[in-house]
Amino acid sequence: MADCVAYSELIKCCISKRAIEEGKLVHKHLVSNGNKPKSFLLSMLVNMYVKFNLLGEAEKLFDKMPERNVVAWTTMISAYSNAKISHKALEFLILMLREGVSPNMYTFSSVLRACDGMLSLRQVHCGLFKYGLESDVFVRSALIDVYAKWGELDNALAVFEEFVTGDLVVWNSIIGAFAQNSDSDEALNLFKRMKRAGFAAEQATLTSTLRAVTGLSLLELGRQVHVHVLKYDQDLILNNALLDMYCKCGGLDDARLFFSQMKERDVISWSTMIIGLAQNGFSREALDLFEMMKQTGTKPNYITMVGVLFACSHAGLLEEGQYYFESMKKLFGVDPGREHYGCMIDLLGRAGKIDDAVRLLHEMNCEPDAVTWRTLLGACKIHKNADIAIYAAKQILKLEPDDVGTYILLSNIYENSQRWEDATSLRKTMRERGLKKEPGCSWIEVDKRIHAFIFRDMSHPQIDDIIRELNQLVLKLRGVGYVPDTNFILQDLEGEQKEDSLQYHSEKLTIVYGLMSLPRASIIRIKKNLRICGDCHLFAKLVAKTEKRIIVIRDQVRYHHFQDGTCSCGDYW
DNA sequence: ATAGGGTTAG
Repeated sequence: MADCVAYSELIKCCISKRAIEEGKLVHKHLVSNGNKPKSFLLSMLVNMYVKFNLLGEAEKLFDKMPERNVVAWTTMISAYSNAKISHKALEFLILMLREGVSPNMYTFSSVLRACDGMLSLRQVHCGLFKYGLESDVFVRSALIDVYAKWGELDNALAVFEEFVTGDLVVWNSIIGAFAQNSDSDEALNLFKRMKRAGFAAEQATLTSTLRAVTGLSLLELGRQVHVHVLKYDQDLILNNALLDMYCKCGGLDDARLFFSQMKERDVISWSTMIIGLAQNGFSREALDLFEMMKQTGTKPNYITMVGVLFACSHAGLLEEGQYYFESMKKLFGVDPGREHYGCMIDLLGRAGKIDDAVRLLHEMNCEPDAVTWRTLLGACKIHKNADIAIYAAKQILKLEPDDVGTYILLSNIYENSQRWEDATSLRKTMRERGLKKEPGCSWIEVDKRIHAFIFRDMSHPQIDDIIRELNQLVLKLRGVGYVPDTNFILQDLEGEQKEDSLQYHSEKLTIVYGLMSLPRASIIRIKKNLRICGDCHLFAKLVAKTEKRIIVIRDQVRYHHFQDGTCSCGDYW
């Protein structure tokens, strides 16, 4: 008996000290002793091999065990689940049931993570009622996570609401579920509910909350969360989320400052800052930061290289981009993927090398998706290449038959090339499918409230004042040479090219509202659901100059910083 | 003896 205790202490010691060779010795000693070792000691050895990442050794030992209890089975299932060998984890659950061993909450919380689809998830979910485990908090947080992983938020919420939870991790799971599935509103609602229920937010809560804040671009709310983050200033994941929040909410100065003061930075911190700079139009700074990152010895990963190439493509740095693209495999071991090809297609296309862009697209080692084709289409818009534009648009519609913007763009091209029949048939298809263009919508945060302006929607309480101000401003700008730019034939505008409707694009209303309601010194930060049009871009540049304001607009893809008559994108978007 | 939540792109 004393032997048993000694062995178990020895194994624990090996695990905690990560002493692999000593562990193997203990194993050898235990089985060569002549006596049959107790099964719980063998289970511990299986666990030891799992902890050492020696899955093969664990399997060998497990197979030889004369009797296997729930702990042994669960250890193996957990190991397969962590190693993402889902089918083995699920297979082992079935085998243990066949051997008459009852799974417990440990088993279920492991096997749930291995569910590779809704079918297996449903079956396992039903199975746990049989053992009365549906109220265990570990099982419930696993259920919420896995439903969220498959995008089944209704099911995740149903699990959450099934019992009143007194467990912080269950709260974190449900908040994270919505934050990760870009339902930021619901994530913030749950966060408020959690606070009302008397729970204190800690690292994981704040990280998910920041992600939700980022999704809604609520800079001021983000600053308030920052205050709570200070308590955990050594938490790198949380700091990275905060950094991303500042980058994505247009608080680039805050981001730069925060990044410079971070005591510890990993590849995600660097990537976040590089991408943040690139998205905000500061490509040179992004690339300089990339050089610094390499000097610190942090190895760039797939996502870092997306950011680097993204910076090149935003600034039109063709040679630099090509250099990074061609050398990243050799230098950092990163194989180019769809996103990297996308940046290169953008770079070549914008530089007017449309044929090279098409060639690269066909050379890709993975299938081009709608985003890839849309990148090519964007280049065609700039260089007015109607033939390739039609080709790209058709490819997009094959992959996304409901993409309204592409339909409208394609029909505009047909009309412009006087292919009336093609245009008419396309419009007909759209009508039949009931497709309508999503209206432009821009919003701004004033006094902790969101003020949204939707194209043709006049429901804002101060809309009359805003329109009066806008008309005056346009008159003033015309005085300094502003001519509304209606020449955007290759854009997916629908009957909005006319000057009068152009004047009431949602971002213009929002800019004016910002001028009216924010203090003179503050930056006007605006978000928009679609791409900014050429005329609004010009308008914003002139307003920034004449009104001496900084305007930051985040459109669907990137940021525009307008200051003193210019934009950080260099009119290149 | 076996189990849990959070960060960069798309």
